Amino acid sequence: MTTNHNVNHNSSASSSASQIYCDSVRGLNHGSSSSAQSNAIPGQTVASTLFGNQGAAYPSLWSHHATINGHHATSENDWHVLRSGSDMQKFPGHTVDMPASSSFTSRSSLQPTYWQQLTGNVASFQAPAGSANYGHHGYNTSAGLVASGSMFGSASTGNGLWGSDYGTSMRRCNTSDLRPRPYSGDVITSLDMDTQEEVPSNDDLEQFAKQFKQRRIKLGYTQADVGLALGTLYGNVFSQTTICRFEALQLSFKNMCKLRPLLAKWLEEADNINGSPASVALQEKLAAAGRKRKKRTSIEMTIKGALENHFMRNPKPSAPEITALAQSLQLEKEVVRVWFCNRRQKEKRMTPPNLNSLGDTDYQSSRHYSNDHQSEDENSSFTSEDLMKCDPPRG
DNA sequence: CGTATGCAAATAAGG
DNA sequence: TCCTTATTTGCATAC
Repeated sequence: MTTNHNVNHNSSASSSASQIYCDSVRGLNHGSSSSAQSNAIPGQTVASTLFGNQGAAYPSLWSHHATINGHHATSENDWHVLRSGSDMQKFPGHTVDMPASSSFTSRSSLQPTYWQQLTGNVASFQAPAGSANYGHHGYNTSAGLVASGSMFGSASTGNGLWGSDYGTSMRRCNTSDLRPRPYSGDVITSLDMDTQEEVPSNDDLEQFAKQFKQRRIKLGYTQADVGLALGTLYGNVFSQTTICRFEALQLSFKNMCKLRPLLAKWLEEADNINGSPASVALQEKLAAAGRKRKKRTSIEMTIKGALENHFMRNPKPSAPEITALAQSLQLEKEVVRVWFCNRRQKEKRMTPPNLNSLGDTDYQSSRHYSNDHQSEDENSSFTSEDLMKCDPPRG
């Protein structure tokens, strides 16, 4: 079998235990997957590369909308592009003059402080509609356990627990009040959050993250430990990746704000637990809560191919169609549905980045499938020139 | 082994 | 109930 999808076909939450979310069966579909698109970019226009990924608008989180050479930079890749020099290589003709030093280090580059400076060349920020409102949905980033139900409460899809995890404990750290970093014209209209005063600042977050990491290491915990521990404390498990990103400030501002209190509390918890294994009982109890986010399904390459084929024929299959497809592929219907949704999103982002043209995007008009690597010649529609130019976030 | 990342599932919020 | 858009996470795997 090749398989490894993690198939968590659990139907719902009823029985939680059996699901074996195959955690990583790795070794199976390795290689191929990633390589397909990662390297590439040769042929594709920069734009496609830029928007080839799913699109998330990190900058918006920071109350900014960046535009790269006329394109709205939205996907994570966009940011990657703007990040380190290595990534820059993806854009042959472009060079980002970012300070070798700090500059754009991955997601941390999302810090408004940095983007602020991109305004000139690379990106042009524009205070988003409700600037104060990080993201359009506006979460409650303030302290506290964060909006109950909203973030983790599996709303639509699965409403049950997707598994359970355990964790460990940790110590504490201190926090400072944080608040978002206003920009020049940033109008903090109405932070839907408690209050602006509670909004941490970038510096505060940075400070906290730094201390957190230091503490964590000192206590001998790994990022994975922390992630699991959060599960025991809140029933929301986080991956090593997330913790890693938190520490590295590679999450969106809003996200950082959301996680901060959890991590802070965890540290506190660990404090009293620290050393006394007794509290383990308590942890297990908490762990019972189980995870709320469905485990990520790993779709096999072959299956992906099948999905792609269907997508080419019909990018928007009907429910029954999805059901059938799901069954034939041995996947949950929901997984298939989501796959198409995500695929459509991707398609949109991949739309010809031709700057000159308008931004119409119906994938209907453009060619559907586009295997990642397509052309090689790359006529990047982007003009490198003014493409990006960043200044060091300032030391 | 613990961490850092690329690509992309899963979710949230409004239609 | 499902779609779209914007984001949050996290497999898998490279350091």
